[in-house]
Amino acid sequence: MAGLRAKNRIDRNSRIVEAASDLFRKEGYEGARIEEIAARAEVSVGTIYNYYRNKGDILVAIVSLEVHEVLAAGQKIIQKPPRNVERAIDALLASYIEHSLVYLSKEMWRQAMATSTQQPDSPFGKTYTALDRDLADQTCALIAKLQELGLVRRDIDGRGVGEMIFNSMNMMFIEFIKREDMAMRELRANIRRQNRTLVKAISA
Amino acid sequence: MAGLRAKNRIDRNSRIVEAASDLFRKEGYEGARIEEIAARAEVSVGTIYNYYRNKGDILVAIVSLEVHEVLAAGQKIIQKPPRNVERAIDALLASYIEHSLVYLSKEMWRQAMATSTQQPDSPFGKTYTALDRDLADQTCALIAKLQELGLVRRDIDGRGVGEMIFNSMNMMFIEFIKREDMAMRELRANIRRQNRTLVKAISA
DNA sequence: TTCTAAATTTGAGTCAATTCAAATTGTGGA
DNA sequence: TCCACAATTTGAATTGACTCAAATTTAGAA
Repeated sequence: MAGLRAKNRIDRNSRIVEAASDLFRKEGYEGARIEEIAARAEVSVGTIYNYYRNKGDILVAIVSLEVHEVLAAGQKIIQKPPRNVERAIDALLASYIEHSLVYLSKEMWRQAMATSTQQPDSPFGKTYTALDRDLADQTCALIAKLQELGLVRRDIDGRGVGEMIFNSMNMMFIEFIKREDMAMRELRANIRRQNRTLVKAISA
Repeated sequence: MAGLRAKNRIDRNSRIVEAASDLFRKEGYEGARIEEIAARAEVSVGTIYNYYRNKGDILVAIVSLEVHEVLAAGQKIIQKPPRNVERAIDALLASYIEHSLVYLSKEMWRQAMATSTQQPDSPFGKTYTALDRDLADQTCALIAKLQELGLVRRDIDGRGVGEMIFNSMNMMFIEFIKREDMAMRELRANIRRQNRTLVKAISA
């Protein structure tokens, strides 16, 4: 039996994540009590703290799962981007946004973002930061791809432009999750509008 | 005596803010206990909760004071901006950044930002969001001013560009406060680099 | 198989934020 | 001036996240 200890660990961890997921969705983040999560996961409270530094960390772990899917979806778009700069960028950012609310509510995003800024050095705070970096890199990769395809000028700083596009989208996404009444359509329109001038400037 | 009640309120509130300010700075946000803040402010714990929804709200109120100063400093730059697009924008953003750490530590910023995303609807959460909006508006105002001065092309969407510049700076500022080891110099260089392409594109 | 030590789990106890019913204080009218 | 009522303050009690010393479980050596 190569590693009962390791097996148990994986097992317990997934039970914790599952229980927390359910409760966060059902009761909201604040409403979900650690004791209840522990009871559902059939572990003790102490064990949860053995796996996660604190409550926020559990949430950030769940968000990470979602972001991994977002990254995978983005990869497909980069492989075959629309043959038009504006539409290519819009397609990638739209894919990010559409995927972001599949499993997570706005409230869960708010809490996760809050935790990751509050505790940037906790294990999952780092994970979150790294994922953000990956997403930014992916945006840059799209710009590079469009340069290869001859759709974007080669004499511009693709990295700088990619980061700027990603950063401003990210900020607008934060505004979006802060406002419970803001629709996805509105967010997407704002993003397109904000990018327009830059997109025009970099188009070949 | 036109309003002893109103007078007391102002009095108590400023004692609370002062006490909290001191303690946040001395003990850090987590380290400052509400009981201690109450004791120093010579009010009871309950009164603090009468004035602020929770601990984070107190901090956000303090941060708001600082942001008001940042706005005032920005106003001066808009009145007499450097006669060069890149330097004008750099001057404004630099002023934001320089002023931001005068009274507040990175830790305080982290906590304040976390609280304001966590509770966008609490009174001070709203205040914070409004201030962010004001700062963005100010950046847009600079672009408009530069258009008036004939330094920026008139055929671009000044509002869209201004928001984009502000948003991406804001995101980089968040990265900056998350990383205790990141220097202001580095932040400013990143911002300049990221803005370069856009600045070139909008220059008249 | 048996035993020891290291790794892991456990949950009662601690700690600090937050609440809320009772007590106090300010206001405006008689 | 005095009173009744509304606004505000108070702090003991509640709540729930988090800790840590004792108990349990696993690894692997003999």
